[in-house]
Amino acid sequence: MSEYEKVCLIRGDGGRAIRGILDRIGDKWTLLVVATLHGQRMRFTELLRRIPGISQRMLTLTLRQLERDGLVGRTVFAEVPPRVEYELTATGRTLVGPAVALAEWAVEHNPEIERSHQAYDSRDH
Amino acid sequence: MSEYEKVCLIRGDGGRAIRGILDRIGDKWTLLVVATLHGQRMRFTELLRRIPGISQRMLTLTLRQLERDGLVGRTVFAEVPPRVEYELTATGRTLVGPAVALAEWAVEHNPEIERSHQAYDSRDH
DNA sequence: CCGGATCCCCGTTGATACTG
DNA sequence: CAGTATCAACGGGGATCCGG
Repeated sequence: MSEYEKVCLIRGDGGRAIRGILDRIGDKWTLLVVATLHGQRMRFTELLRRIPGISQRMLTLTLRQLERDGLVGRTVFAEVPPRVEYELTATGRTLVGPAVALAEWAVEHNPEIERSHQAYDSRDH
Repeated sequence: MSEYEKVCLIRGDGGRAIRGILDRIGDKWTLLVVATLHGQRMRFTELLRRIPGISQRMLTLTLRQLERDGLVGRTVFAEVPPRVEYELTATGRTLVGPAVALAEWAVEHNPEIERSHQAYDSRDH
């Protein structure tokens, strides 16, 4: 596929494709949950501890969304007290690659972006 | 770099890296503007036409942000009527790759995600 | 332990009107 | 043509309390 055709993937259908994925992962916590779940199943409270700043409510909502999308599996153990474990599905694991690519881009270009900010803000507007 | 270390890029610093990039491109219009600008400089009104649904205000805000980030260049021609052209910078062009990777993921997995939605919604909750 | 339900704040977006 | 100014609507997300 040519570079041009690939870019059309973003613009295709009035941007509905890219909007879909951004609605899915562009929020505050989804990618952090996916990354935290990468390589190890984990229970609710442990996710809560490992993701600094997230609230119970937002963790619940994020996990529900991911479960509905089929990216995260949820297992309930019939015990007292209750135990629930989460893990990435096969599909969920395929998301890690593109997400990491984006994070690498961010880390690599952050310095020049910050320099650009300083240059921009010191000009008059 | 190992897969584990890459995932740490996402989680690193309490997720500040990934939060930064998502704040930058996770909004409604930024990636669409970048994709539309890919391969061709363009003036304001043409962008407005090519991106269905965007308002003058949001296009302006999005372009300003991208300019401040150093991802888009802005050229003003001293003419009457005024003419302003926008184009991706070298840095801006490097963003296209990871963005396209994400769009490809979205297009490829959309069918199964929709199936997952139907399965999830038909179960009781 | 794992959530569901509620209330509320505030940032983002959009519509509209105006200007150099 | 290429914006700016202003106002209103909307929804994400946090705090808190309650329940199985």
